[in-house]
Amino acid sequence: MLPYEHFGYIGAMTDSPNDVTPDRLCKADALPPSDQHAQQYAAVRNAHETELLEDYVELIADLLEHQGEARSTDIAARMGVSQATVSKTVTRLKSLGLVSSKPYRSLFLTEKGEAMAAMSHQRHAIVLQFLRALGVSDRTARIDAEGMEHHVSQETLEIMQRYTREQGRRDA
Amino acid sequence: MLPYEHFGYIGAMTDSPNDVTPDRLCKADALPPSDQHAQQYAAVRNAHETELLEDYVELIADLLEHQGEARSTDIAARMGVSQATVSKTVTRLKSLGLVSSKPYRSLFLTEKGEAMAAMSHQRHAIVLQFLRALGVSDRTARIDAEGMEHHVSQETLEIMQRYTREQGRRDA
DNA sequence: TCTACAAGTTAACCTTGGCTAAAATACTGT
DNA sequence: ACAGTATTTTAGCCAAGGTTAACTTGTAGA
Ligand SMILES: [Mn+2]
Ligand SMILES: [Mn+2]
Ligand SMILES: [Mn+2]
Ligand SMILES: [Mn+2]
Repeated sequence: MLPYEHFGYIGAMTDSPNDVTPDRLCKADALPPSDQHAQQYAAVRNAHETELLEDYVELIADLLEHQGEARSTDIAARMGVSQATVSKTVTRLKSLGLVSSKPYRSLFLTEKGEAMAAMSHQRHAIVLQFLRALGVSDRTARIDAEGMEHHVSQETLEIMQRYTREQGRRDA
Repeated sequence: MLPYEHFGYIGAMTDSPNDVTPDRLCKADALPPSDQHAQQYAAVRNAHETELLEDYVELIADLLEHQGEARSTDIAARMGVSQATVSKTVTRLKSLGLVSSKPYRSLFLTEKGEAMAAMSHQRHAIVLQFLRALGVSDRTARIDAEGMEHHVSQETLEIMQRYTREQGRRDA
């Protein structure tokens, strides 16, 4: 419960409460139309349904690449979660046709699982590199990217990618 | 199930698979140390615990400000969720000391609830304005901000704020 | 070989956040 | 005043994601 507290609530952001307003229309910023507002929340709920699956297949792909196999002990350690939890989630991944394995053996990705892992990995990389290009420290960028990646649309991803590229050129 | 699919998986990002690598060290990008990796995921799980609460208090504050009262019908409509769901979540908000209300009456925020709403609102605004400053369309920026906001650390928030400010100055 | 220990699974439990259907309460117009 | 409608709550259901504890399976060393 200690290291996660850099998303500090209390005492954070109390120094500059007004310069949040670079344009004039922020005060009493009207609510969006009800149905559009509902779609925003629906998109978030939607992302939540797949986000854990994405992290799992991404991690499994990484383990397969870097250690040759993906054992559930390693997943449990890296996820910071019990082995029982991993076992149950893997059952779900299998039932969704993303992962295959024989009991008590290493995990593998199906075609579908590899496709999802590739997508997730790419998206994760784009977000992480963008944050670093912005000037965020590596440690923080990794933490933020792990959560943000699931909520970044295609449109935003492309813009992030362009920014990172141009920022790289500026450095060179 | 239609409008949320701009986080498209299939067919998305297949055009430029290689330019994700502005620096050379991306191929076989080593895994972080196990404990640090676990902390990343823990931070995300942590954010998930409060994110709905934050959205609720933020919405309640907005409704109080813009319509004078916060009825659970309105919350249900704006969240795109049933009234029963709102009722149950509100019970939880009350038990956490964030919201107060008498049965069958409008909702109000406690001191604690207002503090959380103010924080959440400010953070939400920073993320939204940052995305717009980056060049993301309003519609997409609103959707992405709704999810991203809960996963942006203090450090990143400050950098976003600076970027937005400077971007505004460049426009003027 | 067989015994210990590591790795994986299963069972039983919990909380959160959804849902529908039914019941209770409040409000409004005649 | 009260009938009818709108709002809110409650009850009962479900899936996801977490836990611990107990059991099973695999593997490596003496
Ligand atoms: Mn990821
Ligand atoms: Mn992630
Ligand atoms: Mn918000
Ligand atoms: Mn939100």
